[in-house]
Amino acid sequence: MQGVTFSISQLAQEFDVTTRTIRFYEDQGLLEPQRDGQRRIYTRRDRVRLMLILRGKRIGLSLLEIRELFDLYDAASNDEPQLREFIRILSRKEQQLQEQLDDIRVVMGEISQIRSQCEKALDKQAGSKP
Amino acid sequence: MQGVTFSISQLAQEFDVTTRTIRFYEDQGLLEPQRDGQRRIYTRRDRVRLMLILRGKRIGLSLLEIRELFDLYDAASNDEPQLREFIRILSRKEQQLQEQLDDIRVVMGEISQIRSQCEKALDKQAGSKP
DNA sequence: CAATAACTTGACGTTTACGTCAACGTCAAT
DNA sequence: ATTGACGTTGACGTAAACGTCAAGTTATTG
Repeated sequence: MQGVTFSISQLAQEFDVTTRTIRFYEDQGLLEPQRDGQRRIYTRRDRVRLMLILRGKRIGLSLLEIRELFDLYDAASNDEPQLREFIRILSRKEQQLQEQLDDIRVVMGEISQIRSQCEKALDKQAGSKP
Repeated sequence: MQGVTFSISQLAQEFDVTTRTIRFYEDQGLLEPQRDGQRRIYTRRDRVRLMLILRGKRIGLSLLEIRELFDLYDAASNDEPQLREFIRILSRKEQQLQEQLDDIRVVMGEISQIRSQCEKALDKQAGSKP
């Protein structure tokens, strides 16, 4: 029993990125798929990693930051200072995310205000030529 | 009565960006301060714009997107298709922000899980050598 | 008046995150 | 045996968002 695997283009399709992108992530040390000869073979673990990479990007992490988190998470399982460092980084990031979330709320509030103003303006115009 | 104005370095200090950055925003059509001879003079309106630019950036807008929003907002006051376009863009961005917000919540949840695992691991280690 | 500080434009450099060829390997199907 | 789909490694290109000089201007202050 060898488990489910994926080709590079399968993953590319599924996550709507190019194969170039996936190889690039490998260059950056974010993925390390096995090989069958030359060809890359991706396990479910690799697939999860890719998901994490993309989610990390969506919340504004750089590839380098993502890599650092991966490295720490991989290496931290046994070493106390590493674990402490990991927790520190996570806390910091959590705080940043909270600030980002606040920003987003503010902007979304402003957007809805502006939009309702726009819509009022359109209503006036529509009413003026019946 | 001429109103409060600011120099480029005042704004740079206040918002913790370089003067280069502020001039760059002007190159990109995001700011257009008046001049006293050569020197740029910023009004409160310019200051507000800069605030909006920086907030836009924090939520992941590109300078180009920010510029488009400014342009639309400036030009849209009287023209119906422009207003509709403006509303469309705002709706789209609102949706993106909502997705980003969801992502952030997911990641923050994961972070707190991982962190509590780390802390448990540390407790064990601490307990093992009294 | 000379020095200093603050400002200007312009040009080139840098980093991140890929895109875009080019040239070649491999395997299945015709 | 060739075609076509899929994969591979380089190498170079690019867009965004500034940083970093360089070289000159203007204002003010001792």
